[in-house]
Amino acid sequence: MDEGARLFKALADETRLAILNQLREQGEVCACHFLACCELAQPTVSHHLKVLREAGLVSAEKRGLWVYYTLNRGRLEALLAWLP
Amino acid sequence: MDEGARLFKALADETRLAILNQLREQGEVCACHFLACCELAQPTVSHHLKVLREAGLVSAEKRGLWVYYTLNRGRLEALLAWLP
DNA sequence: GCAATATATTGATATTCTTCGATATAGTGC
DNA sequence: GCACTATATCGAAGAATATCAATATATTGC
Repeated sequence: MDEGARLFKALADETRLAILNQLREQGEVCACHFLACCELAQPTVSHHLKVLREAGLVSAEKRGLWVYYTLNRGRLEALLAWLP
Repeated sequence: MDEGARLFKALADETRLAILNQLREQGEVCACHFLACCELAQPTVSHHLKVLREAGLVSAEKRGLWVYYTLNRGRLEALLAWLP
């Protein structure tokens, strides 16, 4: 599939946009935090985080039991190039 | 639904991105042109154009039998504000 | 090793989206 | 009016997606 469409698909969801906005505001955020704020079941949040990872929009780092996510700002900027 | 998600949903399709890119390059384009270039059935193209219209990304003007589409650049710029 | 916890994966279901055939609407030219 | 053309809408089928319960995996602390 087209790379641009793939990126926009990853952004085309309220939950994922909320996750990205939290990452932009707070820098590094534990996965457990999204579970608390999104009011969705844990597998659902995990699914959305996976979509964002596979789109290259976020990075994950495991520390102990927790996984910390950060925004890939470079990838977001690359997205500007795909804007029509 | 969230306004940002709605906009990104409109962009999250290869065909619609192709349509928007043609509009950016060529300015004003007749609907019949997209039918020729997209290799999709006419109702499908019409559907995609409707999605873009409802997202405010394009404008349509009917002249005679033909409908001419133009890109709403202001709306695209507004989209930058929704980028995380 | 075992219990407890955080996250990921699997599998199923419900919803949404893309696509197209058939049909409707609107405009042109006779 | 009628035939013809361009576009839009309707309705249905198939594909893709979001969601969650159940389960698996990985890590900590005992």
